[in-house]
Amino acid sequence: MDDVSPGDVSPLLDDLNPAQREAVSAPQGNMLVLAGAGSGKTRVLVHRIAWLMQVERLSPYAILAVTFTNKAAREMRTRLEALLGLSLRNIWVGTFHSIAHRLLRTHWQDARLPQHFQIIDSDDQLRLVKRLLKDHGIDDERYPPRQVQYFISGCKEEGLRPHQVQTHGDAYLGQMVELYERYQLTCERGGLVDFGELLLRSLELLRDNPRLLAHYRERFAHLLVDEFQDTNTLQYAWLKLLAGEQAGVTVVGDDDQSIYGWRGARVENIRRFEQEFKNTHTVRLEQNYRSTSAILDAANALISHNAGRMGKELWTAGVKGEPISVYAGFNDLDEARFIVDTIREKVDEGFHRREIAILYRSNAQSRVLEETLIRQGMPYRIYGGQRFYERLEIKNALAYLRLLLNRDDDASLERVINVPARGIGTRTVEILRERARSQGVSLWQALHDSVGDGTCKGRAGNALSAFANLIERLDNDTAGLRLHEIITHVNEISGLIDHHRNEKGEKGQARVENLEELVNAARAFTQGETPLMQEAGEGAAALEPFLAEAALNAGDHEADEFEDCVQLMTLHSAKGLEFPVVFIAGVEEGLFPHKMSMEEPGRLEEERRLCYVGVTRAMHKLYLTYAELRRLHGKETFQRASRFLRELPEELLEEVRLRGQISRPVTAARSSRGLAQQESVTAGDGLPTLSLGQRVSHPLFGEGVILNAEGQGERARVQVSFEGEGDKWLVLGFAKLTPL
DNA sequence: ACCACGGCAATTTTT
DNA sequence: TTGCCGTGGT
Repeated sequence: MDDVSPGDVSPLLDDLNPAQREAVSAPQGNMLVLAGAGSGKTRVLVHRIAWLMQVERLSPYAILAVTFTNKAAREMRTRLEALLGLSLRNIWVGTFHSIAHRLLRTHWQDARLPQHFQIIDSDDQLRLVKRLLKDHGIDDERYPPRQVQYFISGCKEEGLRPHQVQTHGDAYLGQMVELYERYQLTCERGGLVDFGELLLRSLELLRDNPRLLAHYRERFAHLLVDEFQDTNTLQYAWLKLLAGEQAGVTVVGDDDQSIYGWRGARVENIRRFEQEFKNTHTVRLEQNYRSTSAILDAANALISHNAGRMGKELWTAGVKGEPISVYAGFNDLDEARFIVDTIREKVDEGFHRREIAILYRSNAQSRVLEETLIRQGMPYRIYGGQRFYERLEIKNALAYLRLLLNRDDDASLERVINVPARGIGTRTVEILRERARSQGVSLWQALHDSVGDGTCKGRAGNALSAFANLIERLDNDTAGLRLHEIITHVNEISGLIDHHRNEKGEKGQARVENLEELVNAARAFTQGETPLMQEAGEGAAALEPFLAEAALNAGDHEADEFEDCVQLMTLHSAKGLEFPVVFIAGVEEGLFPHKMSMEEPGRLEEERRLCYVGVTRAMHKLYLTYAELRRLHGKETFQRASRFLRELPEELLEEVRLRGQISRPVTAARSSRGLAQQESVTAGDGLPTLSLGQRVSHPLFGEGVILNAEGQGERARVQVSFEGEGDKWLVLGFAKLTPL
């Protein structure tokens, strides 16, 4: 083909705004795209790739695009294919982990891994750690398994192997490092690779194999990374190593939406990128296509309270829109009732339920909301929650499957050696563990040795032999079967199905259904929509990729998407989504910002970013609600409005109350039981005894002094001078005033 | 092997 | 308040 000038591919740039165009058509080289919420980030990424292919003449083979979630990777691929109108087999689009996995699978020998290494998830990892602690008789009070796990993952994320960790003679740290070392040894022996290991191992693979590194550097002319603000130290190092001096790198991110610092994400990678990658071109996408300007103004004002930002101000060519509604419930039930009532109104106005989302800071908040939704017969769906492949029954089934592939997988063996119960008690398992440890062999080997030399005989010995025979039998039986048939067989013969069928309650039923669903998933898997399946056949060869898929892609809980449901989720899981109508519930000090994050300025800023993320999810209408009295950990707690509310410009806010109803008069004595039960109270009984000069507190305006008063009962009005807010007249029946 | 009880803590979550 | 964990009883 002849040279293509930009004019010939203008369709690619046609529907883009100037900033997007700049980002898409920038010459190859390093680029940082600061993409605000709703600014068409994915669009730019996808168009950029198309541009690189069509104008810069890069082969899809030379492009690597990295995301954080499988969902994002899928979406990117789909949209790219739609844009180009062709199917792209040999372009690498995937998560950090799936790409690392791919490298390790291809170069398992160079990576010093067994060919059939298995991926373990954090749940398996935790089990492994617990076992380790027990084996070594280490006090799990001083070394809580979670902390140990956190330590190990943390080290890996920083790229540190045990011998590289500086203990400075600290005994506690020393113990941690030793545990890390033991843990790693166990993984090596069982051919197990955890999530952090995938990344670290592939980094080492490239670092220690100059020829491999040269190969991939030559191959990938351009690397693209999405959600760059979420990268951790290891991912940054990985990217830098792979890019080398030659490749062009495009990273897209938003420092204002960095909400995963607590799990190792380093926002500062954005600045580091600008400094360490040569001649970085920075583009800001600030035009927003999602929200009304009222919502964007609120978001801008809120986030301006953070220091050290890269700087970005969202704007829209669209309408001002409705003000942001703030509702102060007198308790959490009242808050929930307000939300559900309002949703009903919105639905009557013509919104679909699925267009409405309720966001909250912590999962515990969902309960009251759910109860209210159920009571009012409003269909809803909770986003998040337990994933399919993380369910107990599924993990058990997968453990059997893993044993078929690899008898030395101790974690799996231990998981199912006595599930369903077959008379192998903790004592027996302990003996096996002891032996495995002292002789440095796997549990499977220890089992055989113990039965062989009579260490375990009688009842226990028989049970152990029976288990070993079961595994061998399953292996033999399933030879030549297709993947889903293998799983059906294993579910049946292992006794898992019966085990759950006999479980009392509806739980067992659900578990049996899940096991059946696993078979369906396997069938779908072999029918090959998943990338991992390309080469594998339908039978046992598909087992390994299927297990990897299960660990890496823990199952999207996006079922029932067709049902028209109100969407409930945490603010974290809302990132990346948008809804016409958004409620943010529990906007209270201590809850949001969460009390665990209020002390350190850095963490508080992350809370604020989380709020920013929440606000920018809303397209047309945003509601912020809070409760003055909330049941927390079984105790009624007085709550104050969140500081974030006060950081929003007042002229964008509108205080709402239920039509014509007084939700609560200002009562001096609040009997918690009474309040929780009463839906509405007529003002008059139990108004606070307020007097001129008295100090009062208002949830939104803070503290002030009563200057003046007029009227009586619920209509009574008082003039209050608030610190920093000026004088205001407030109706006693409406304003939530608390005497101090 | 299984269940019932008491003590205890209690963000956020992807891979 | 819930839910997890370890303990002790059957």
